[in-house]
Amino acid sequence: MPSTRPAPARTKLLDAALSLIRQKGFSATSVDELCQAAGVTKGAFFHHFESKEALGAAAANHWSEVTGTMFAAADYHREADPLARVLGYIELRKSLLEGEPAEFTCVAGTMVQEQFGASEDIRTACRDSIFGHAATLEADISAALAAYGLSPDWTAKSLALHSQAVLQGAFILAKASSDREVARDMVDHLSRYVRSLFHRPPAQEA
Amino acid sequence: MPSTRPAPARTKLLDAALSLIRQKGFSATSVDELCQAAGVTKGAFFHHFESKEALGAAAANHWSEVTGTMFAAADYHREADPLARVLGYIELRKSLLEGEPAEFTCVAGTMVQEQFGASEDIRTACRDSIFGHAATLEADISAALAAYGLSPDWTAKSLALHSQAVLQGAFILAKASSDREVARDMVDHLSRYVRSLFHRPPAQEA
DNA sequence: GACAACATACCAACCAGTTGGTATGTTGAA
DNA sequence: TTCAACATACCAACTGGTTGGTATGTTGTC
Repeated sequence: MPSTRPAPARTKLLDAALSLIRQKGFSATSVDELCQAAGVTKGAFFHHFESKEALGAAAANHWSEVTGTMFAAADYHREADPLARVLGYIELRKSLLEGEPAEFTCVAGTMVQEQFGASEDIRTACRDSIFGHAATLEADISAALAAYGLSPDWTAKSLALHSQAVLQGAFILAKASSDREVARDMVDHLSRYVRSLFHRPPAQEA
Repeated sequence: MPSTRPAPARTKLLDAALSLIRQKGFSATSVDELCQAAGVTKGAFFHHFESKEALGAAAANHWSEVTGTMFAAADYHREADPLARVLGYIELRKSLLEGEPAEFTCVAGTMVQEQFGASEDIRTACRDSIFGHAATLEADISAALAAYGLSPDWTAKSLALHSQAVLQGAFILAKASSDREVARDMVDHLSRYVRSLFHRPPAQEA
């Protein structure tokens, strides 16, 4: 029974990267800071990652895994009605808007915003994170369209991406205003929009 | 008649800042790069700005002026119906999604995303840029609510901010995917949402 | 001749990345 | 079972170049 091995340097670096990138962005985070936060030396860093850029791409993939696991385990998947799953997802996203911006914002969105022109590897890793997550929502939207017998002039994919756009934009407004309530209002508008697309009466708001 | 004086160093630096911040973000843009792009020396830079941070805040204010002037002169203000002004604004924003991401994205949104935790001056300058722009839209939304006799459970301010969130999020998706068409789809959803809020039939799409 | 608007030359701190090395496995043939 | 050969994981010290910022000119204009 080996049990409780200490976390390897690579994992500690990736976890530290998620935290620091959300706090200060990718460019402003130095390799030395990363190593200090992870409790690891620079030698270990460049043993596991061939460059700072490679760490950035790996951190985006790590983010996809962490968030993918979290959302896959969420309760809203248990709803029988696919539209209820979509609306449950949106409510979950709203409930996650707690604490400081650096605690609820998206690593992929933050990183791609500044690195899209500098590193193709980081850009595609962030794209896969955001668009991959949207694809999980697209399935429920498609099912809801079928269940409600709708054939609208918009696609399930575009609505799934729209929800991600609203969330990413809400993060920016929250950062700019230092007020997460603004972000919650944006998610309420998203929920209202989705309900209107499915001709659902507006639910009373909390 | 003085006429055609050469642009002063301060203006050249601010214009260069808007361009470079959109391309590479604020942290990744060095003072030397800024000076080179502006055709100016470092002495001039620190003559006009006491620090790189001060230039960042000034660049956000410069951005507010440039975009404020542009939107104030736009045609959609001529519409008599306030809702037509709101929808005209949204169509204008869609039509501006041309060229590379670095040509249509928002300087304030890009900068606040990475600097919100590092510089209070930059954060508030970016907040004022985004929220100040939203306020110009809020006036038309309020007028539209009055004109249509609506008293909804959302505020004109929150809808104005929602539109900014959708746009900021659309910029991120465009950067991540290197595809501005994605951003256009997001703006179409925004237009559809606003029309639904005012019980307007969906316009046929281009 | 005073002062704002620049330019030139320079600096200490910091940056990503490299070096040469150790400690701890893992493998496979005798 | 043993041990040489090799691989992996990690470390402390260092390097060349870049960073934001400063100190000290020069120049044109009122």
